[in-house]
Amino acid sequence: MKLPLDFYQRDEVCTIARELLGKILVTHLEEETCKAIITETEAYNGRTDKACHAFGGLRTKRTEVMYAAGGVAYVYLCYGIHQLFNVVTNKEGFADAVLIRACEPLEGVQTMLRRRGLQTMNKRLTSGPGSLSKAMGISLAQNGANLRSESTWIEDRPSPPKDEIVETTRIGVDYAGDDALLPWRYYMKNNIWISKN
DNA sequence: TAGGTGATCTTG
DNA sequence: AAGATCACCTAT
Repeated sequence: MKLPLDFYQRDEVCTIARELLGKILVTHLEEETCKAIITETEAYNGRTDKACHAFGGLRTKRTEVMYAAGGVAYVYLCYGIHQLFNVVTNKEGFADAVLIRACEPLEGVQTMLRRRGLQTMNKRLTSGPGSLSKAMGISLAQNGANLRSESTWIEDRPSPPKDEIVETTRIGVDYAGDDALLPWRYYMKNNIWISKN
């Protein structure tokens, strides 16, 4: 079952980030189907969190999609190379999002290998936000895409129990001062498909 | 551990 | 109009 809109539209971005672990990201792009278990996420809160692109209500062309009602994709270009996939959450006007940082391939591995230019499957295939997007075929073209469409969605699955989730600080947000210390990164304990331990 | 890469945002 | 910055990845 595709995750329903009310899953995304809650006001608890950290809860949503935790609950997205274990669920299955599915893309049907370029005539290829790929599925992968979400293993690592980070929460970003537009109102309180200096690490969020939309901090303090900042509204620009880039951040605009974060203000949409939850259940759409926010994809942006990082370091001129990487296309990072986020899930927009909360109600319209509240710019929260969850960055999907790593996943474990389930289906469409040949397609992922081809897209990544790799010969053999190892954790580098889909561990790390830029790698994952590339493997799954997600690009800037998916910015604003509805996550209940036929091309991109997330299948509901049980989330891991709390004692199988590691909570720690987010990656690459040193510029955010105190907020860099928030434990808003979540990953599945004992899973090798993690960007960095 | 450093360099590539380009959109975005801020400053002047 | 220009320059700094950036939620990263790869290879030495």
